[in-house]
Amino acid sequence: MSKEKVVLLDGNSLAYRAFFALPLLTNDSGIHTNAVYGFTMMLQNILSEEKPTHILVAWDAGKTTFRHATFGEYKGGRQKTPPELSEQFPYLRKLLDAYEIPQYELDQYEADDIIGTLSKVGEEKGVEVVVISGDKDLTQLASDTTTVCITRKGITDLEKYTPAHIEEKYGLTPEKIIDMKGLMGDASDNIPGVPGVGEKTAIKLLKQFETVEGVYESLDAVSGKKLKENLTANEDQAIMSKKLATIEVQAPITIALDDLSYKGPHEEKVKAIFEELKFKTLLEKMTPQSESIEMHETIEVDIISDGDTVKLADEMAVHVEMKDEKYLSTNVLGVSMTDGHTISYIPIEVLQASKTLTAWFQDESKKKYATDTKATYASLLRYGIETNGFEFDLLLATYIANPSSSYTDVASVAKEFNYHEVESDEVIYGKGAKKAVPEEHVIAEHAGRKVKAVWSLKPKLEEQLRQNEQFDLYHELEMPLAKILGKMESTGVKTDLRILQQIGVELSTRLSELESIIYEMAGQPFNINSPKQLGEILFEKIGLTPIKKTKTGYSTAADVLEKLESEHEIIGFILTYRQLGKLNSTYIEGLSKEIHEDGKIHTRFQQALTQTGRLSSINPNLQNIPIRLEEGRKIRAAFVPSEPGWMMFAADYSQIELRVLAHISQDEKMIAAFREGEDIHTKTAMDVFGVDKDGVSSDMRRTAKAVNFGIVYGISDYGLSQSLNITRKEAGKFIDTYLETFPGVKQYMEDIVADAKLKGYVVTMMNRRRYLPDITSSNFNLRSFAERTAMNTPIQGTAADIIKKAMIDMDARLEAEKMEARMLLQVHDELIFEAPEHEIEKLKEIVPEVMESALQLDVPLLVESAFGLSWYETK
DNA sequence: AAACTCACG
DNA sequence: ACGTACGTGAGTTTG
Repeated sequence: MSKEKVVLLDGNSLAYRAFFALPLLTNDSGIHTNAVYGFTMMLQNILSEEKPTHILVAWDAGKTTFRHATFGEYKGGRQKTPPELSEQFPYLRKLLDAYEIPQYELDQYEADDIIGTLSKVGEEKGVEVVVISGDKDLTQLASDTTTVCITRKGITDLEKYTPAHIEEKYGLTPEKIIDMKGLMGDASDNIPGVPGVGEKTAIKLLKQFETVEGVYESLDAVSGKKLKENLTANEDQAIMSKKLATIEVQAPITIALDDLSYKGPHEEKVKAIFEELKFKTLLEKMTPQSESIEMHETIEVDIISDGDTVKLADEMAVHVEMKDEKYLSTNVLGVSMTDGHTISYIPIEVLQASKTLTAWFQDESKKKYATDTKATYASLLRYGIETNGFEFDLLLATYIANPSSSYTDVASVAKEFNYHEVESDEVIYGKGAKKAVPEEHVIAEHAGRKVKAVWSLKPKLEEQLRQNEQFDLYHELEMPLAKILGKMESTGVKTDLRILQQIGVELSTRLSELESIIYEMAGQPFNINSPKQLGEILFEKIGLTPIKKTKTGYSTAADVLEKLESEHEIIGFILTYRQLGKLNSTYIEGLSKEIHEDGKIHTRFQQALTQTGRLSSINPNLQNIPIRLEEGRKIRAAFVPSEPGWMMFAADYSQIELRVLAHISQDEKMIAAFREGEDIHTKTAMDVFGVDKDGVSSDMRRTAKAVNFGIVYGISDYGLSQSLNITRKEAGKFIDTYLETFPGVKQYMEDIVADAKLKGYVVTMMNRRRYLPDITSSNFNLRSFAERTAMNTPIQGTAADIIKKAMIDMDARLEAEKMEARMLLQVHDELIFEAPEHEIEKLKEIVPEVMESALQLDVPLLVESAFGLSWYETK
């Protein structure tokens, strides 16, 4: 008990203090943040200085307290809380929740009384208590066990009031502070006291007479005529003032010290709030990755020189150690393994040379607990080592448990689960230019700590996944997919550099022609790629009317320029220049750099990144190769089969998201439309505009299509008005009509938002979760965004679930059919393959079949496929 | 490093 | 009244 330390904070007082101490800061979203920022600084300071085992933030309850019964004007005349501060209280509460610091308020009582009562409890138990406030009244609570800290100027500077310090400062004992207040009053609380008595006089009187009552018992002995008069005339007021200043130490609180135990912040949540409020410096401080974490336990890692001596078990945690995350090109340093007892580190050459080890890795029945299945599989494959039998994946387990968890390395995840025995990669390898591979024993220990972490975190994560009914999603969908994606990445896509270069030459020629024309029209050369310079030319020199502004100046985005196209002929040239410039830099130059020695591009699919369950593609991104405009689409001609006599084959789901919506919402009309195999946008136009098929104009279909998109995104009238270039009112009308036409959809939208508010998260059909903390935010923007996300995520996420399932089924089917065809890419709703020409007929049959039956919905899934000599030709 | 722009589903 | 469509990655300019 004696080791415990309780810190009690006066929430309102500290918030006020922070608010007035700092200038009125506003972040990008227009929220004032100075009080939250200051409070956070204080809090961090207190946590690191005091290292409390228990902590509480007490809040004032409401407008009236029991003190108002005594004195109606208590705290009267005080200025209303500035709205700029009021709006920050919800964030403070959220912040404290994220720190997992308990908060408490009690009707009719002030924070002081809660703190007073708890400090007395602490005193009785002999526990060390630290009280923190900006209000000197609290100093009356100081005792041998209770220290009261009052903010001095600034925000982190605290003055510590112990009984000794109070004695030194006032010559009084702490409990006399009340008497002092009784006599001198307190302007800020509107406590009257005795006129003419200030701090000096009050102290003098109390030194002589001990208490307020003592003063009145011996009034005659008081020196000074005027003082005596004032005292006499204000006796009742003095007694009342003392009462008002007295902190209640027996408030009927319903919490106990045990409820205040503090285990540290929930780092992820704190980070999320810092991000939300744009606390950049605090965010950076949160990841003190360049600072070495204190390792509590020493571990022993055997560095293996003969692979056949490693003690192998049927289940082991394994980790492939590399100096960065680019496992498709970076060399493997070594592999660490543990069976829960001994830890080994095997340099890659040793692993490669050991038949025993490579056989163990290949053996499906030897279960591997990996930090990252896909990286393990693909990296070892580069050394000719095949890995099978993955049974646990730290990265995927963490991601499925919460897709917003940012997995940077093993240490970051481990920390989330209160496991601190592993260093961050940045500490070991450094960052930026200083990045380097340290000595082998350092790597061995680092990699060893990682497998140890995996071993001990596995039960916790699996338990959580089971509890949330997500184990199947994780174990039967994401885990098998990881290996398949590893295979796809390793296979890569053959890219014809000559085709890229040929397009590049054409582009360069046209770009320099456009450049001359634009300079000519502008009357001067300038950097067309600089929005700043372009804005100056268009809106100042030429004098066009700016339509939209950005944070830093005029917007020159394509949709803005398109509206100006008829105003000046330069606009058209600029738009073309931009379009071709993008193609040249991102796709010609960018992709050319990514072609490996094998003539292929090996993208990496991020499987644990998106908030919805989709994959993403990096280094390079092969999920955004141009298609919409013909000039860009030609880039696809560079993606070709890797073997002579082979072809490219592509298959995509038609309208998968709307089909998912029809199924989830159970909207009868929409289900019927899909069952009848109608063109959904035309059908929507028929229903919304009340015309028959022949009555649907192309404009009506275009509108219906935009509304359908809007519905999937979580509709808003503003968004639709932007995409259709119509007024918000008109857009709103379309939405209303649409929702009347599809009442099931309307119901779904309402239900999903309500459900998200209730539970705090939404799920996909396969139980993928996305937490939406902002859905209850008082900030309109944040809340609206969360609401749209709630509507969109189950749709986009279920579509992602479906194609992932299709990929697993497809991989199995190709294997079962003993086909040579290889799956190469996934682009959200399509799969791209390469195959020998003689297998194309078979693919045309089985790919749609497998994809369409990946998941049974109440509407059919439809897949369209095509093939050709390049990706360009698969249309 | 952040802002802006634009490529994809 | 608020101000945005949902989900990504990458290149260029600029402070």
